[in-house]
Amino acid sequence: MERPELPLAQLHAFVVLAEELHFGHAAARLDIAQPPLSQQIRRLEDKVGHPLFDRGPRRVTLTPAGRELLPAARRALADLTAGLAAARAVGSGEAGRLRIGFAASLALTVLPGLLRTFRQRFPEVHLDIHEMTTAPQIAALHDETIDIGLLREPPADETELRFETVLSEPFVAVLPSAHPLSAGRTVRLSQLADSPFVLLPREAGPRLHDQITGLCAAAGFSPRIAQHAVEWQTVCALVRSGLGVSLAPASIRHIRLKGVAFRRIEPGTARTGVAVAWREGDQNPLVAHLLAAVGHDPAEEPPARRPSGRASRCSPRSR
Amino acid sequence: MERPELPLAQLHAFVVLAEELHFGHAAARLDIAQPPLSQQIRRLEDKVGHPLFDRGPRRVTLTPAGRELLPAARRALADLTAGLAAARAVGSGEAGRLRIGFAASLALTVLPGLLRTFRQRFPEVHLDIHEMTTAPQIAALHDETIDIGLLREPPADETELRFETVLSEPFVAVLPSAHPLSAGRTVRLSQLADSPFVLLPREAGPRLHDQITGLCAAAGFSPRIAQHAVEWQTVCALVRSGLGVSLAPASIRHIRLKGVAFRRIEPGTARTGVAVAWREGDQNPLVAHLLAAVGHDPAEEPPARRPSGRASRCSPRSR
DNA sequence: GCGCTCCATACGCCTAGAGATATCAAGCGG
DNA sequence: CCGCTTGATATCTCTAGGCGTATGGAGCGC
Repeated sequence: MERPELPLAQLHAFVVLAEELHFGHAAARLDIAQPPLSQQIRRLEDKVGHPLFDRGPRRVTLTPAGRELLPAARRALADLTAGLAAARAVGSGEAGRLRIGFAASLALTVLPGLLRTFRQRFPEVHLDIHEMTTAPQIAALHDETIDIGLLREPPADETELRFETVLSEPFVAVLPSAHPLSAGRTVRLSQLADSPFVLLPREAGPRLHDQITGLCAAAGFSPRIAQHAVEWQTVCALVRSGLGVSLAPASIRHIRLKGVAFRRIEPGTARTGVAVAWREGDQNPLVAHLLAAVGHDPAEEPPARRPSGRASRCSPRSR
Repeated sequence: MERPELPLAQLHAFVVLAEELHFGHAAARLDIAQPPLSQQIRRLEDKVGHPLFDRGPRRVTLTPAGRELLPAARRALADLTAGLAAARAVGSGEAGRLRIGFAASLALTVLPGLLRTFRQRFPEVHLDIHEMTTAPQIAALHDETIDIGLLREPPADETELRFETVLSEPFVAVLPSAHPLSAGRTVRLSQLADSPFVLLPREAGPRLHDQITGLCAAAGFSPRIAQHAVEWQTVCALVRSGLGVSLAPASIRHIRLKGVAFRRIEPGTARTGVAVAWREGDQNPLVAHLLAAVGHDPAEEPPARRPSGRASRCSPRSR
């Protein structure tokens, strides 16, 4: 990439003069006096090495060399204005791309509303949404494959990630409709002690898995896991087919599946949380925007990175 | 067309740094010290209003805004370097477009050699050649439809055009093979006094036409014109079919047509000239190049236009 | 010939910005 | 904890270039 030593001011003057073909008018459009314009053009011609205009007695004309340079100058100016505008839009978070990972169970609850409000506020922003369970989201956040995670029960030992709970919900028992316990409105956990369980594998989301087994332990038993499935949809289907019962966050009630009943757990104190996750100190303004959209106040955030002086330079830099 | 206030030096620094992602290396490539590079980038970021790079502790990365600006900056620089090179090539006459008008009778004589040598010397130059008779060439030169004319016997009263004879040739009589005069090797003009003539119309080329009728007058007769035709090809065809005889420049011998004979004129003093024509003071260097190719020495030319000071600015301007 | 239009030239002023050197600060590895 | 690497800051210098006003000079119309 070479560097042509052509000040943009001169190119601008050149383009305007090429349109006006009249030094006086062009100077007026450029809001300068006429002699400076003559100088601009002359300097440009000196740099090019050849005249760009024929100064006829009564009219100014482009030379062939000028005609050759004109489209390039136009394109360059247009590219730069457009690029500058785009960069500013992206920099201010009015445009760009945000990659979001989300747990499948949220596709029917928090996700749609979030997308809707965000799109309304930032129509120029492209949202890439990827369904993934908790553990892959953590990994994807670390290697910057996604910028935002929507997940359940994040691990507590993450130092470079931050989490904010956006929703807390109770657990429900997932039973086949034919199951005797589905007759009542609620189920005591201990009543499931002898039933086989269908659960997500622990690797998909260790914290949630541990929470479920912990609940069972509190109720005095250790769940016998008959089958693993990586999606709640599948869990419900397996429950319906009689493979076992399950414990799940209440929002999976949105999975309407004939032959499956959801029953509140007794006691109802145990709750599971849905959190947004992001990289601590992520400079991408879209991350902040999305956090704001889910109700997180960015002011609670410490500056994290670059605390020395110019931590936040998005607004006009102070010296 | 707006003017983005982005000095090209900064954009260049930006592009190089975006490629190197390392201030030291980028500065080395730009052949400056590292601190000035930091300043360039900073100034650019100030103008954009947002950071373009994330200065990580061990690595430099483009921000989304920087990624947005980068292609625009690249394109602008590439456009300008290319446009500048093209403008210089055109300005110096190494490239561009030259529009040439030529008389049909020259397509077989001077034109091919001229095109060949010119193309060899200036392969980047595109030649537009248009067949036209003398009068249209004069008109086309005036309204700048063509830059160069190749014509016969230009009018003498042209002030804004200049001519240079490149070829002088005698006249020949054009006769049907069956004509009694085609038996001899030469023909005296007076022998054609009673024959009907086929000629080009006077409007196509007044001087040549007048020259021919003048020759006849000198031989003691006024030619009886039986038929006009706008091309020599057609003239020959009409002569062959017995409509009449004709007088033509010798180079139409190249038109090989059975049944037509060409005979030298007695006395052979009368000659007709082929000339190049161009606009006086035409700045297009290709015109000068072509004139040189046909043997015209540009030094014989007075500066013509812009005699005040900077008449020839193609070389570095003197102040 | 006179004045008008239009572009070029001549000066003078002033600022942005590009460059260098010297120094500081943060992160990382031994 | 020290030292290396890497980028930021501070300060100074210098000049290209941008602008203005004043003036010159060529062509054209009346």
